[in-house]
Amino acid sequence: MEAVLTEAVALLDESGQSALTFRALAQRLGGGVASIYWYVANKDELLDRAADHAIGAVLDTVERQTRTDDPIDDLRVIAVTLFDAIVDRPWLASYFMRNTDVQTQSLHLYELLGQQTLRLDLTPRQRFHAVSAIVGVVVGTAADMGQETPQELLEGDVDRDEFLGRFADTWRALDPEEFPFVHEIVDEFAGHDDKDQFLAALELTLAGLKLQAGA
Amino acid sequence: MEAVLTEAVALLDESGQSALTFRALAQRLGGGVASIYWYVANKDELLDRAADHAIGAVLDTVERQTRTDDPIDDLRVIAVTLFDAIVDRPWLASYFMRNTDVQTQSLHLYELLGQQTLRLDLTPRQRFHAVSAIVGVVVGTAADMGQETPQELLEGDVDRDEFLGRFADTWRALDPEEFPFVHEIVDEFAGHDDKDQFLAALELTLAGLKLQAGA
DNA sequence: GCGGGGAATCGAACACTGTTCTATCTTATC
DNA sequence: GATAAGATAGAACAGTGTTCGATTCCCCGC
Repeated sequence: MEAVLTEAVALLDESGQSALTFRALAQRLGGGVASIYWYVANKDELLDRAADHAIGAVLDTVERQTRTDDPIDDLRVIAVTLFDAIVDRPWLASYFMRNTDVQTQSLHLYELLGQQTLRLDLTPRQRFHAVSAIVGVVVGTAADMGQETPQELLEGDVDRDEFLGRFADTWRALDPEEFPFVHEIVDEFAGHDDKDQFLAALELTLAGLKLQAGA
Repeated sequence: MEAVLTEAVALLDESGQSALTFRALAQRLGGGVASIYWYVANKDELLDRAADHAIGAVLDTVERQTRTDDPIDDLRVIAVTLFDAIVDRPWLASYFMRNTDVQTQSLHLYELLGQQTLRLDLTPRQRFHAVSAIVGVVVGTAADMGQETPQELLEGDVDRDEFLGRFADTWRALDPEEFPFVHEIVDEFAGHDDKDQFLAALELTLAGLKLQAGA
């Protein structure tokens, strides 16, 4: 079981989501295809478990970080750590917190996130919504960024700046009257850093939360 | 081309993402499988175009709504309209704004969103980040909600409350010492409305944005 | 009227996927 | 040593996206 999961994660890390097939995994484990089905009911469960396995590392990192006296700061640290993990492993986005019956590590992370809101002056409902919002921002933006990697980038045929530049060029060719906003931000887009973009989005949510908690 | 797209969307609406196969689509169009490849290079492009086709309706709705004098209010209206569309068609989440070369409607919607930020006192970079954040919240939460529909709900074998209740029960069985937050919010979770959850998340981001714009 | 040539169509095949069936080993307990 | 459960594996099945080559359609210049 343990070996199945670690090997599955390794396969995902090396060649992406499409590389994780039962046959490839079986070959790596030096066994047959059907053996995997003894540990796991279907591919969805395999991914659920693999994702939770990977979240374990995130949880370790987060727990090792000392708690500050500001819950908002702690929320930020956890969110950023999770974000980094998803950027490294884009497949995490689709399977994080999908089935907490199986994903105990993820549930722990969710709990840890929520515990920070217990230190804020909020109603239970506000706490629930706050954590959902933060998870949404992290997973949403990370997923968006992970999928924008269209093979060419992975193989190194073309670098990121050129990839962004191609889109920027077609955007610049648009009618400025009709697309004033696109023209306003095209330069920002062309040289943008994904992490900055995420941090800005997170900061907006945290600012709103701080306001709500009356701090 | 037009027929291919409308029929593809119809198929997706009726039976979900897994029902859109080239063979099923061909049969519906009364033609052969390979004919579709004359209009579209591969399945990804088919989904890209189908998504953009569906976004067209969103764009119409949004443009018909009268602009208020508060850009934040307008941002909210657009965000909510897009959210509702994605809840209706969960497959939109994965393909929205994935390739603006092909998705002209989506680009228009993006522009419309951005134009509201032009009325706020922000730097170009802040505007870019603001729109990314809002899109992230909408797509992120909508995607999360759309995927939690695990067949049983679609077929009506079990209703939503029971589905949530099952998770709530396993959560309640957890150790309260170790999971104080989960216990704090489990009742909220059991009876929660997805739309409220989204609106709360959106409001946090908008509040942060309002603060940033100094309004 | 008549080719000619691109636009459009289609069926059959290919390589690959998740999943299941059935038969076989392995191991520990009585 | 027999029995039953834990664990493994090969072969087959149904279904997928995609490609190939041949075929039809239809319009335009001669």
